[in-house]
Amino acid sequence: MKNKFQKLPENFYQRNDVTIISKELLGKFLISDIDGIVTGGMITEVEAYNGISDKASHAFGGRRTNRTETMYGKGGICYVYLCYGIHHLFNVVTNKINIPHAVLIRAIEPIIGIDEMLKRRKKINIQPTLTSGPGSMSSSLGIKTSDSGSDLCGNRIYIEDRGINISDSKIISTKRVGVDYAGKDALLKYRFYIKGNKFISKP
DNA sequence: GTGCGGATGAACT
DNA sequence: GTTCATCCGCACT
Repeated sequence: MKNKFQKLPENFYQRNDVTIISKELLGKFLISDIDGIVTGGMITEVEAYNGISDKASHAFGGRRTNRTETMYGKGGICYVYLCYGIHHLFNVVTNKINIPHAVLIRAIEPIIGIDEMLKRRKKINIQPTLTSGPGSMSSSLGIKTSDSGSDLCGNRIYIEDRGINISDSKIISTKRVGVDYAGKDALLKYRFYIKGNKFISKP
């Protein structure tokens, strides 16, 4: 049967304000279809990375390397980065080409293909740790660095609007995690999560 | 060629 | 609450 839910259109990602896009991504569904295995869930926690002026961003100061090149691509693709040699961190690239904005997806609430996600994480029961935290989340969905640059309007990794709307009063905004090195930019409230949801990396 | 730091997670006490 | 595994990519020589 045809999927009745709508993928977010390219122009959703290509707007200028990465913090607005971040907030609107809360409550949307991130879904991966890896070799026919479909897994996914509702986005519960994100962080905004505001391009070349953001010290916490890999693209700070306009730095371009092989790795960060993906962030300079068009809004609507994804940027997957390997951190600490172990963890795959999944980002949504936003804004126009050559403007390296990105939204780090930090946590989702597992909904689709839970058995498969448990298998990938070698777990028996659903716990918040299954998909809370950027490394765990990517691992559950089977996302790897080789998926970097995938088009989110495509059929492998995509984001759907399933009609859930998170009102402003349900959104907590706070400092980002793990970016203390970024000086005053570390104080920016660019982390957003859904109030009261269990699937959050840090309350 | 080489050294070092990192957008973390899990397993401990 | 704390500690530590683990390895790629960047910056520099």
